[in-house]
Amino acid sequence: MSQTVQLHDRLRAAILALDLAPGQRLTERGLESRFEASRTPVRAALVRLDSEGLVRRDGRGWIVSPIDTGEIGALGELREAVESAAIRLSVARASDLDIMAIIARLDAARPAHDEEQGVRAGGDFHVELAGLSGNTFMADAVRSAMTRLSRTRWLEVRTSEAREQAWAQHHEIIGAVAARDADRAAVLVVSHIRGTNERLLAFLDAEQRRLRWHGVAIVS
Amino acid sequence: MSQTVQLHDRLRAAILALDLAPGQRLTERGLESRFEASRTPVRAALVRLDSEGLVRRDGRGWIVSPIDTGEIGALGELREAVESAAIRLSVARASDLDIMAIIARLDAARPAHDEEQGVRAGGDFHVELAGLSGNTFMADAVRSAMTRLSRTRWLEVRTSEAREQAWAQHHEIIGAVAARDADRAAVLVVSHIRGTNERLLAFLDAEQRRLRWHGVAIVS
DNA sequence: TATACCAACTCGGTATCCCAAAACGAAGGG
DNA sequence: CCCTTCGTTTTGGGATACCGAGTTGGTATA
Repeated sequence: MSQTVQLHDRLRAAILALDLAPGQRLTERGLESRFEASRTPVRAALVRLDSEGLVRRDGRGWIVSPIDTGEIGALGELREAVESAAIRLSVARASDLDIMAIIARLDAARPAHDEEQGVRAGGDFHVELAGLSGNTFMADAVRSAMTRLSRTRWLEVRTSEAREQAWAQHHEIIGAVAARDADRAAVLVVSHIRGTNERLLAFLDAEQRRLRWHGVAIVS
Repeated sequence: MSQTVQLHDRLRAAILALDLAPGQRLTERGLESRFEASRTPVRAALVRLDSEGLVRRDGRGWIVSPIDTGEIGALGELREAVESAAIRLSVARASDLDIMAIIARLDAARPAHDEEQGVRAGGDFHVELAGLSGNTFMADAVRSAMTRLSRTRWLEVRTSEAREQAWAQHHEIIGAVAARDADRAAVLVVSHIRGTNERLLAFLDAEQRRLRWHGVAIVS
């Protein structure tokens, strides 16, 4: 695997794991030495991460994208629009086999032991669900939104009850798809997204001070 | 302006104007000499264009993204979902002033003399309309979709009647927003998008042979 | 004539060098 | 003590040299 791709993945992982704090300044030469690669792949990785919204330009330099509550709200609105449309297409188009496969994966990930698994499982579920529509742009839009959200989404799945609830709602949603009930599936997915996002923003508001204390930049 | 940005714009323009044919192979060194820049900015521009979908990797090399009818259909579906949701938000949130500004721009661009202006005006209108929602992700999604579509959209606005009709429908849509009629606005925008896309795909099907003759790669 | 082999070339990936501009910091003046 | 100023350092942008993999075209041999 090329250094550029490797570096992109490692940087991405470091950002999503909050090893690189939101708002933190990045220098190409600093990353060069931290990841032991030369500037060329570092720069390529930064450009890619920029297009993913995980990193952004700050004047001449680079920063890890701050966590932006306005952005989280906007992403929720986008997800409602895209995912509800995608699920209607899925109900009309997806094969029983593909639906079963998602249910199987959901059951296999049943436990959702910790926060990280919860975040991963949730993200994967929504992307796969959108993928059922057969529309890659919708799936990509959802994947992109989940990526941008994943730095904060662990807040929402901290308790095992929250993870249980998310899992149950996911099951309900895919169940409605399996039953070919488009209206119900769309209503469920919208209310799931809205509820999740509202709780997320509430948690973020509550934890704001503590997170800022740890050097996490949060803007509105 | 930096060479990277300049090169990105020039390459993008060349691709959208079909100066670089869809499917054509690109080499970094070829672009380097064609645009009289060194490989560093060429590479950066290619990476950005890759994330915009105008260029893609082909094995180890690069090609101009082929025109993909399946992609066009999928983009239409995404636009229906995003733009109808955005317009509902716009009806609820946009100020009269901002709405007036769009109407003014629409009137200023009234003539839409030629195909290129028609494509530009249409794209701008839809992006600005989505921007009224205040949700930048929705506006970005629409912008990205319009970019990917713009290489073929001239097919749809070749006749002055088609440009007139598009202009009239745009006026009707923004009128419904101004009247704060969300349902009507959503219905109008969806039927506008669907009609436009269907005509576009029909034209593309009809012109397929001629375009292929000119070296344009069209896949399904 | 057909095929196997090899040399030259092309290409993207990487490392590194230079440059101008911006950021930083120390010293000096108010 | 604060603010300005000027020189040093750092930084991103760009150019280029080198590498190894892959392709091509030609040649020599069977």
